[in-house]
Formats: sequence, structure tokens, C-alpha cells
Amino acid sequence: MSENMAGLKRTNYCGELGLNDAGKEVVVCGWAQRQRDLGQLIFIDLRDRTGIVQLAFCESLNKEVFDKAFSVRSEFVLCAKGIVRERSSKNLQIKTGEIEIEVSDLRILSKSETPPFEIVTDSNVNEELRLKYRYLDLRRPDVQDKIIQRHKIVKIARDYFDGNGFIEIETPILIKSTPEGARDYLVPSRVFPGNFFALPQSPQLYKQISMISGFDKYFQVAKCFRDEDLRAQRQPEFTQLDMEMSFVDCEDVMGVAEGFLKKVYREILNIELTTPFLRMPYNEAMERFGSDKPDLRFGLELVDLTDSLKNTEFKVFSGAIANGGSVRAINVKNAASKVSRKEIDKLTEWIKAYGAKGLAWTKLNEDGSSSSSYEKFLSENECKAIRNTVGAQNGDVIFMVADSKNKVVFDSLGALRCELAERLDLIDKSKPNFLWVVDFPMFEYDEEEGRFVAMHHPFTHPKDEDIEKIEKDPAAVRAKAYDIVLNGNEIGGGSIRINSSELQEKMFKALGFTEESAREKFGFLVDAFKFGAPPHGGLAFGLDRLVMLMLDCSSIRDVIAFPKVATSAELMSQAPGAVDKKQLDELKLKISE
RNA sequence: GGCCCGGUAGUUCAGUUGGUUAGAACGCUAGCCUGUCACGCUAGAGGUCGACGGUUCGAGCCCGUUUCGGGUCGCCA
Repeated sequence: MSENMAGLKRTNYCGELGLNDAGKEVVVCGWAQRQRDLGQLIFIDLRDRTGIVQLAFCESLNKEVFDKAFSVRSEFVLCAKGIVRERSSKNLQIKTGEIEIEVSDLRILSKSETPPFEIVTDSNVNEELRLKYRYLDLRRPDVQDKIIQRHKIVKIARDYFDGNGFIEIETPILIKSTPEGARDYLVPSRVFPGNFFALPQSPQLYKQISMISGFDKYFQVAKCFRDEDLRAQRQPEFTQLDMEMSFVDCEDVMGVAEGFLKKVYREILNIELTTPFLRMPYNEAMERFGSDKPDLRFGLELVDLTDSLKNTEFKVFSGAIANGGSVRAINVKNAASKVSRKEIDKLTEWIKAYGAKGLAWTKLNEDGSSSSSYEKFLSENECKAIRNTVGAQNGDVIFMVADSKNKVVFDSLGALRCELAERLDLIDKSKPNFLWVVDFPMFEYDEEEGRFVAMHHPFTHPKDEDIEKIEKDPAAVRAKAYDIVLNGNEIGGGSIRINSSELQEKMFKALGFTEESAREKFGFLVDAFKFGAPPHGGLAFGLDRLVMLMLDCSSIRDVIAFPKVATSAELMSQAPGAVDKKQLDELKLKISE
């Protein structure tokens, strides 16, 4: 039978004891990390969230307690009372290694089966098993530490925003579905059979409404939900640090966000960030890096070869250009000896995932010889022009993509750029690289829907000078939107919002909403705009992603206590699960076979 | 939905060209041990090779299907 703690009260955490405590009687609680039985002497390492302390048991001193210690196994929950003693043989590798506790009273509060994996730092265990036994995985100090760091980051966020006059407002989790954007998680209504709530993809509309209500500065640690497929950096259920401010423009919001990052980096990582961060227009980011979230820790910039190649006989290039596309290249310095022909062939296959039909390349060897996939189809002048334009010298490798869609050229070369930098170890990982991408296009054309859709969301304010183009030339309208990028990862984004019902209606029209559908979906917001809406704007950080990058993790699952796997199932609780027929009946739902 | 990768003792892995009884380390169990701290020594237990089907005299290995997990494209206003 397990024992209780009657008469004992914890006095100290394990990891906090030291030489200063020598001679004191203490009570500690925790899990048995390991028991070492030396015959007439037993040591137990006791672990709690602060660290480990050694308990010592001597058969000749206290036979009853010694016998109890003999029976202790890994992960038993113990409570021990004893005197802190300076050790005769110290272990300076652990924080509490100068002392031990000579135990006079030991309680086995709970026994444990042998755990399916050892509870140690840096254990290399299959993630599926770790997630099934997440409660054990979370006992591992390194795993636990990430969750504690996350707590500290959230605490800093609350303090920072509170200190700057923001008010935390909880917005609803059961809301109305708005089928723009990501797929909603739906919750059936019992009271209104056939009707559904949606879980919020973000608190967007409510935080805007709270501006209209006069709260002026809003903040929330907000759970958000998107029923889309997962990625290493994406969970269906995630947390945003969400904020909104009134009477501001872009720079004000970005300044507040920078202030937060500065504070959190200083307090968590002891890194002093230099603000303001670089601002880069979207068009420049795409042209130079093929990405709206470029990683600026390395070069490998894209070079536009369209002018040199528009008249070439080689139809792969000239055809792409004639159909409205482009030919662009990356020149990789001194890579000829590091990138084999076989690897290039693999990259050619790899890049097809991004829509590229192929990967053209030229390898300029150190000895002046060269090989190329395309030069034989080009004139000597064209070959020279390419080499000159990209600035290639002996030892370099040129990669090129041609496509009639610029999006394909940018996406594929943008991805190739990052892949090559990773493979060739060109990334300066010594410090974090922050960047604002600004001046996003207001609209992008959706071929499937056959209409323009909002790139950010339909409440984004266009740049004032572009408002007149909304009807005539929607593709040229830029938005007062900004994304914050860290090391090539989007960690947040926001915008100044529309605050006039006239402009909002104009936007809905440009997006192809009929008056009725706009009213049906967002009528309450349009109505609210009619009653004195201040100019306002805001931003949301993807908290999970920010924490992941700050703690140098490769998966977002590492910084979420109970994450979901690729199928969006949760392996520990086995969610989602079937429900009783009675529950379905109450909801007037039937599961079709 | 597409493509790629993976699944062998509790764990991490090895397993040759398809060939006798599938191995190692750690963990676990028992015994011994008074200063260990990744304690040590001795002995032992532990396997549906993810599942199903096929090829074969013979399958952990080859083929097909499937399941679970990872990565990625689509998707993610």
C-alpha cells in the first residue's frame, strides 16, 4: 500500500538545496530517478522540476528506512525527511552535488511500473511513444524546461502589454462560421438543430469590435483553431499573442511589437536586439529572395535573367517569358566541388514539388571547364550574358528556373535557396534575424474561385494612395499589412484595418461578395462601423512558433505540452473519438455510413 | 488528395546474396557489494521482426495491400 504525507510538509525543492542548507532538517518530495544499492548503503536520486538531490540510506543507522529504500524503483513518488549533510565525496557535475540528505523518514507515496522509456534528458525515443506517454515525456528535464520557458515568455508578454496600457479581453470560442480563409472546426448546436458554431481561426472580428467599444488597446493570449493539414511548424490548435490598438498607423503597431520582442529576448535569452528591424516591401522580398518571409542570414539572392533571354531560340526559356513568366537564377559561390551531378539530379526532382518543371544548371569547375544542362541550346553571347549577370566565376554553380508563372519561379527558387544554404552550411546562426515584410498586395487572384481574394483578410486597410485602384486595377493595390519574419519563418502579422463602412463595402464588392452575402457573413461588423469606429490596427504573434524558434526546437510539438500529430489526432487521449448515439440524437445528427 | 522516409526485445539499434536457434547496448528481475552518483560484479528473463496476403523448398530481408508515425506539396483569408 502507498503511504501518505501525514506529519510531513515539503520544506524545499530538490534542486534548490546547497551547502548553505547543511545541518538543516528538510522535507523533499519527488520522483525516484535512480536507486543505487551498494549493500549496506543505498543512494536514491530524487527529482522534481527544479533538479535532483541525493538521498542517502545506511543500514546500520536506520534499518526500517533502509529496507524501504531497498524497495524503491524508478519513478516511485517519494517524500523524505532528513538532515542535509555535506558529502564526503562530492559530485560537482550536478548542482546539488556537494550535499545529500541523510534520510530519517521515507514515505513511498506512489509506486510506479517500469516506464516504457527512461526519464532522462536528451533521450532519443520514438516520438509516437513519447506522445502516447506524454506525461512521462514531460517529466524529462529538457522537455519540461521548454514548457516552463514558454510560461515565462507568456508571462513577459502579459507584463509587457499590461505595462503599455493593454487590456486582456477574452473573446468567445464558440463563434459564427465565416467560410473565408481556413477550414473551420464546427460545433453542432443542440438548441438550433442543423446549425453550427465554429471555433475561431483568430479573434479578428472581436478584437476589432472591442476597438469600436473604446477599449483602445486590447491584448489576449488566444487559442485559435484551423482545420487544415499539419506541418512541422503548424498545429490545428495553436496560440496567438493577439493585440489591437486604436488611433494608430503601421509604425505604431510595429513599434509595440518590436518592444515586446526586445524585452522577451533580453529576459529569456539575454540577447539585446537592435530596433527598429529592417522593413522590406513584399515586391523586393519576392524579387530578391523568392519568398514573402525571406531568411536574410545568408545571400544566394535571385537574379532576373528575363531581359537576356527573352529572344533566345531555346523555347523553354523564351516560351516561359513570352507567356508572362520569367527566368531567374541563383549563383552559388564555390559550390562546384561540393555539389555533385547526382545531387543536382536529386534537386531537380525535389524542386518539382514546388511546381517547377525542371532545374537548369551550369557547373563552372575550378580548372575552367564546365558542364551545363542548357548551355548547348543557347548562343555563346547568351551563355556569357547569364554568367555575367549572375556574377559567376570558376568554382560556382548556377541554378535556373523558367516558368510562365512567376509564382512558380519564386516559390521554387526561394525554396532552393534555403535548401542550398542549409546543405552548404551557409547560414549564420549566431544571432536571430528579424525583418518586417511590408506593402503586401491587397488581393491575390484565386484561379480556382475565378476571383480576387484578400491576401491578408477582407478588413485590411489599403494604402491610402492605392484606394482609387481598387476597382480599376485590384492587383496593384497594396495593403497596410505587415508580417514579422524571424530567420525565414513568419512569426506574426497584422494590419491597419478599415474603419469606414463605405470602404469596407467597397472591399467586399472587389472581393466578389454580393451585398447580401457580405451582410450575412459580416453584417454586424459593417453595422458597428456606422457607430463611430476609430482608426485601428493590430498584430498577432504565433506564440508556438516564436517559442519554438527562441528555444531552437525543430518541431512546434516540442513547445506544446499536449500536441497533436499529423492526422490531428492526440495520441495520449486518443482524440478524436466516437460519441454515443444519445449525444448524436440530442444534436439531431446522424452519421452516414 | 499527391510524393518521400520510417516501424526488429521495454528502449535505441545491428541483422551480409533470401538459408540452422534473430544479436548488441541500455533498461528490467534476482544474488553479492559501506561512498555510489551512467556504481560495480554474477546470473537470468524478455521477440506475432507493425498487420494481412503473395512469391519461394525456405522471408525480418523480395512483391502487393494495409495500418501507425515523420517530412513535404496542395491547403493554411
